[in-house]
Amino acid sequence: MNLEEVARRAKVSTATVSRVLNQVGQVKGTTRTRVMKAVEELKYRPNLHARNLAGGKSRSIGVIVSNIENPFFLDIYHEIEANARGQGYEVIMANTDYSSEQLVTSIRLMIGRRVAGLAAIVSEMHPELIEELHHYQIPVVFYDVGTIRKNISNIRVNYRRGMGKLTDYLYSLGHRQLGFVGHHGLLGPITERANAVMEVMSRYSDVAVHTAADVDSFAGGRRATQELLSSHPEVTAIICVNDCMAIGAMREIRDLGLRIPEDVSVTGFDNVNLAQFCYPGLTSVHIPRHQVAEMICDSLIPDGKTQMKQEIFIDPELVVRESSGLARKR
Amino acid sequence: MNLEEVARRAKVSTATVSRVLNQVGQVKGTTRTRVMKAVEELKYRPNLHARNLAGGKSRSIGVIVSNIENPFFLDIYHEIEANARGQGYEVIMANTDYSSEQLVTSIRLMIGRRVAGLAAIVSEMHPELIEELHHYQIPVVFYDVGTIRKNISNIRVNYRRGMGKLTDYLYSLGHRQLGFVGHHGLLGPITERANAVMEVMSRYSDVAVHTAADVDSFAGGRRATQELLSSHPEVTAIICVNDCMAIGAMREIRDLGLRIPEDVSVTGFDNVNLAQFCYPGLTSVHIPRHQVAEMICDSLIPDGKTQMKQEIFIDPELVVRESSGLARKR
DNA sequence: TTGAAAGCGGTACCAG
DNA sequence: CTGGTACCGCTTTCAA
Repeated sequence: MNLEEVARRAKVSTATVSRVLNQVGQVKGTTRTRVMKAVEELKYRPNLHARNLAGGKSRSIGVIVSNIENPFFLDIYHEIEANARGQGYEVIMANTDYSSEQLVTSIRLMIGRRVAGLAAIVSEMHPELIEELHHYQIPVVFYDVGTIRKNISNIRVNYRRGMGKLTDYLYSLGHRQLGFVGHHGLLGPITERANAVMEVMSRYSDVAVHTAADVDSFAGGRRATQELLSSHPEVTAIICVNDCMAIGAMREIRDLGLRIPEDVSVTGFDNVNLAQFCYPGLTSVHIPRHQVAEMICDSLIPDGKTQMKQEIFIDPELVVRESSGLARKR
Repeated sequence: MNLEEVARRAKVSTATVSRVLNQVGQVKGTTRTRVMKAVEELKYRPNLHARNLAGGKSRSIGVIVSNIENPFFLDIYHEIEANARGQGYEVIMANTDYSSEQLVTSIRLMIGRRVAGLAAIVSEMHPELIEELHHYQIPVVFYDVGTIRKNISNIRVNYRRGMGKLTDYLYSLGHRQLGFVGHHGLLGPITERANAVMEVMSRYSDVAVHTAADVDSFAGGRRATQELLSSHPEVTAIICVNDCMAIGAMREIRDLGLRIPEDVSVTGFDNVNLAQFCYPGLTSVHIPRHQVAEMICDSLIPDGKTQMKQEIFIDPELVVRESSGLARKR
């Protein structure tokens, strides 16, 4: 069932069928209906590979995330999908599970598909991969990875500010023994977020920060917290690198028989949808996902208007909920 | 940058380059390395559209889910992805957001891509779409939708048994005034799960069930619960159609100043990963996701072995956690 | 072991 | 308004 069969049945040429299907050029009404009828009867569905090959362009954008189980990535993906669909583009998602090899595979896959643009919401990016994308003239937007080059836009969250707001807030509540729960975002645990916390905390001379890290998941957050609290029971507040880890942290704290926030305060980052539904509600830092998705789509989908803003900074807002409170007395 | 350029640079024909890249046929060692070198230098990445078109087959399977924000769908998707990758297939995901039109669009997209197989984890499926899939000889696996035909496998959860275990358990705890929180799974709120509950509950003459429904999300679960409890404050246990709605229900109950499970018990369904991390831990019914994904991949990916089991039933297990307890006294 | 060439299923330009 | 046809980039016989 291909164009030719449809053409034969409608007694026209393949060119005409193509015109009808793509709604381009002028086609007589009666011919059009004849073609439509044949399409209908044959249940003809164009082969998208052939279409892409012949057409050259791709009307689909790729989104690569490092961990789709983390609600934040999902939220972002979802927003991008909605936005892109509105502009007639479809979204192809790939998940790397924080694996370098998977990242390479996924990027090659996107290049192989000749996507119109690529959003990389991942925690690392080898220069050679960037080179490769650039070589294929694929517009790219990075979130959280720090590389600026031609054809590449960047969306950066001002972690310093975000973490700053968070730590100032905790400090004002009397917390002096802090814990930081991070995750192995590949290539060593030193992520931008962790750096930001450390940097911010160094402002206070009477504060101590103890850290622990595990994989980016509920279970990982739980394990890291267990490790942290067993070696540093004096900690009164735990700052988690993201909401996902924080959920796991809260579970562990309760299992230890401690109360939140009376005994230990917990904070997240990203302010995912779930943060307001868990119990207690999670104090977090809001990243405007809708806006992020919009920026991504704007710089990836050519529409004559705004395009390729080189770099965008996001200044995240603190959202206080019930998971944080006054530091407990010694 | 196409095959021809690589061929020219390596001073061979495109056929030879193709052989090297696909590791088929016999190629002399020196020729092979020459080709590889050219590929490397040119950063050549084959156009997958052309490859699929020429090759005919597709090595990718499609997964359509109705709501990717529901952790259950995500878990399933993730499992399928892992399994498929292991067999050299890639997974293409599409999300319908419970929209009929999106479902049609997504299926057409999958057909257009000529996927090797399709898994539909959705709540509805028009006969004409099934016809269409069948017409294109695409193997299909349905989860939760009840249609049996050639080329179509079915994975069905025995809701009657699952809900039966749940209700028997609640009954034994003294609950007589029950609430059921469902969601509009399109085409009217009468889903298979809801039917199962009603049917099971009708066994007890001294039990009353009140229902409410909203969209499938945390927020939806919350709204439905609000509606339910305001009109039926006598309810002592709320059975939610899935864990996602249950999380929302728990949030609403606490906001009303009620305790879980002392004042109201809550149960979910699916036993998603999150169920053990929320607070209190959610009593649920476990669906073996790993097994489901395995079945899906087995019947979609041809490997000579098992194939196209027509229908599979899953008998889900009750998982009791802290969100359920004895019914409160009047 | 290698090359030439015929498709795969469309699109789009050029005539008519 | 419609048809013929040259590609798009790759795979796969068939010969050499």
